[in-house]
Amino acid sequence: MSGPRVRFAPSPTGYFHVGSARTALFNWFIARQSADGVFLLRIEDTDAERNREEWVDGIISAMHWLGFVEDEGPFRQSDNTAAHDAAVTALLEAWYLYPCACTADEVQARKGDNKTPGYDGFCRDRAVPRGPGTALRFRTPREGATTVPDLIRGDVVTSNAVIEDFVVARSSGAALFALANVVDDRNDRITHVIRGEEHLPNTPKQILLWEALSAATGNVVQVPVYAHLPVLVNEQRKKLSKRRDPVAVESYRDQGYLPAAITNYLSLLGWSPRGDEEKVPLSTCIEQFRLEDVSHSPAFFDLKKMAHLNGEYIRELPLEEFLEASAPWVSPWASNWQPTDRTPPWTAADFDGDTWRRIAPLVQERVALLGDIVEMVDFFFLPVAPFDEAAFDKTIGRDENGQALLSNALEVFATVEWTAPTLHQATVALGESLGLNLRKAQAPLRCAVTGRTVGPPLFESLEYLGRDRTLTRIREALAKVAG
RNA sequence: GGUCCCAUCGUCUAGUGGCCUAGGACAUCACCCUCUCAAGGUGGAGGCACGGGUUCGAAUCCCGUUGGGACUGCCA
Repeated sequence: MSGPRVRFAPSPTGYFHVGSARTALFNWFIARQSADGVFLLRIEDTDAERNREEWVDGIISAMHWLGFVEDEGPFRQSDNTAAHDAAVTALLEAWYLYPCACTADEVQARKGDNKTPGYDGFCRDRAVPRGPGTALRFRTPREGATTVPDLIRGDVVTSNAVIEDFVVARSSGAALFALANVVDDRNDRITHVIRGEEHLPNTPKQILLWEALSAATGNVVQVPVYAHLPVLVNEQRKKLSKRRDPVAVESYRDQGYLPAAITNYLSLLGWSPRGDEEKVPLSTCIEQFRLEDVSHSPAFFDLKKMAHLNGEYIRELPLEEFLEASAPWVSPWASNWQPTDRTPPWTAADFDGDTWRRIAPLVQERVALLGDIVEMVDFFFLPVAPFDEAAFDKTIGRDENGQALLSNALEVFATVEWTAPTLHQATVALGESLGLNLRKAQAPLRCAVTGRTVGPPLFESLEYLGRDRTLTRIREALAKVAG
């Protein structure tokens, strides 16, 4: 007995959707659980109008970036049209299909008082000749029922009477998804079809097609077992949509999510590892994952939780890896990959790798996304600190103590030993002379030097910024008050 | 409307008839730590949709109600 053969079959109509990523992940789990499991990638690109070549590369590279690598493929569904055509012919000859000349409007009009849902089978017995304008419909059995063996939901039984005579081939002769997908799954010897819940309603049709193909061609292939994953929803509890919701894996990469955090988070949607720990390595998921344990109800895609997890993964990175991982955001010119929609506000000339390396450990424990680093360290590399006017007003502009503290700091800092601890002590003393605690005393200093009210620890920041630049910025802040 | 799927804290989930006074995580609140912000620590609030059964015993099984979702294309 050979291992499971699963496939991930995206349609290249856009960026790599997080819902697709989750489907790929669960498929990949099943493949990796067995030494001889196979994870196959098939690009379902038969709808030329909606597919774009650039999306294919994007989806594959995003998938690889997440860590899923296909064992077979990537195959193109469009390369299998000969097999699809042969299936259409076999099915037509075996009387499973019939030509239908109804237009979309006519089908719509006939829906009125029919008993079966959808198309009423008007052309089923009219012996319409096959020709231009005739689609091919499946002669759905009127009796009996079709059972979908679903590992997640159990057997799902649908009465054949409620399955319409669906279109299998366009009037152009080309097979539609329902058929093409089945033909390919048969040829690829797929054992487990793991896909989104939105496919559940058309699965009975596909099983009917599968069995018809076995009968018509004499090539009897075992129907796969199915697993329909609950959909991912937004805050309105609607299926995540490309149009409304931020779903592109590529955009999460741009923001600075780590692949491990994304896959770990995705594994938690509809499933959970044993025990109380949710932050688990993929190897643990592979060990423990069972389709039978997947939840039945839609899951909300919670960005806050994913960001939190990402922060945990960032914090546990060894410094060297953190430095390497953050390069696309802090020094993209020296990186082999860079986010598409953001570049640092500083230039390569103004960037100082040594300073970054020194402050990095303090930044590492403060960010949830790698993209957040930029705002936290920009004052080091920008010629002029990026002033937050409200903060300036509050801590310096309208605060005489703040101004006094800066004036005094100008003198003291001119000669004090330039290390974080001594700067710390000096600031405590500066504050005391004005009756300010350190919390109050650091505020104007921080604002003058970093332009912000929040940031990495101040005294280390001053040390790494250097005496000259610190004094200059204090002078500039004071000048700003005056004028 | 029709077909199908689903229902445990705000959210993701653990729970498969007694271990449940329902556990964890995110979010939230308080306190501690603290130069800001985070991180971390401690603690708190917060849930089995409702109604009937079955059973000695139900979050767990059955039925109904209500609520939500998916699908309903000559897209995939």
